[in-house]
Amino acid sequence: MHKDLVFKALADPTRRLILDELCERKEQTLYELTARLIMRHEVAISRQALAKHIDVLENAGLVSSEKRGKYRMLVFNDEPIRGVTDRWLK
Amino acid sequence: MHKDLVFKALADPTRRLILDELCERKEQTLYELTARLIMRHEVAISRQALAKHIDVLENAGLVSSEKRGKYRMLVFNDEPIRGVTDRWLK
DNA sequence: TTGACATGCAACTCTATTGTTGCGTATTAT
DNA sequence: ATAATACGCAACAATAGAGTTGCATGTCAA
Repeated sequence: MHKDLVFKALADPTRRLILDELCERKEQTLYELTARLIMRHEVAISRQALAKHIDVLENAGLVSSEKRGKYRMLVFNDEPIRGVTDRWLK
Repeated sequence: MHKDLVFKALADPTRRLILDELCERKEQTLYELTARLIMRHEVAISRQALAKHIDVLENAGLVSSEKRGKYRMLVFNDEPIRGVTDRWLK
């Protein structure tokens, strides 16, 4: 769980929106997420692009996914974020 | 003080090292900083590349610089970092 | 004033990142 | 079985990011 991946994952605004959305509704499929991002946050993006972002978030440990039938359920995990900035705060 | 700039600034490992160094010794010139990064952290980088990183950090509000004669004094500022991850932590 | 020093600026690579398109695969409902 | 659904994979284009090199500018000491 390298911090480098966490910081890189957080660097993109779309990925932060994804975290916002998954933080609010813990479990969503990729399709749900895509729809909600477009509707609620006016993000113009393809499902494939979203899938790439999910991969980045998953590599960083911020999202875990589980295959259920034809759906891919996405779950948010806040653990990697906890205390990442502590080194600079006394 | 857009959060986007803060996250982008933190995305690079060299910039995080710069913050580590400036967090420890609050005031340094660009030359000092370059020397210390090379010596203590084994960062192989040119002064010009460092200057670019400093610009990024300064745009994010994480570093402020003041020109004193021929030196550019660098000062770390932790304010933009405080609470950036709160939105995802309940 | 002259030279050394610290920094600024601009052009140029090189690579990573982001996004798209097109097609393929697996699952589910009819 | 077949069609619709949800997703995976690979190739490609466009852009941004990081780093280098070379030269210019401003400051200070001798």
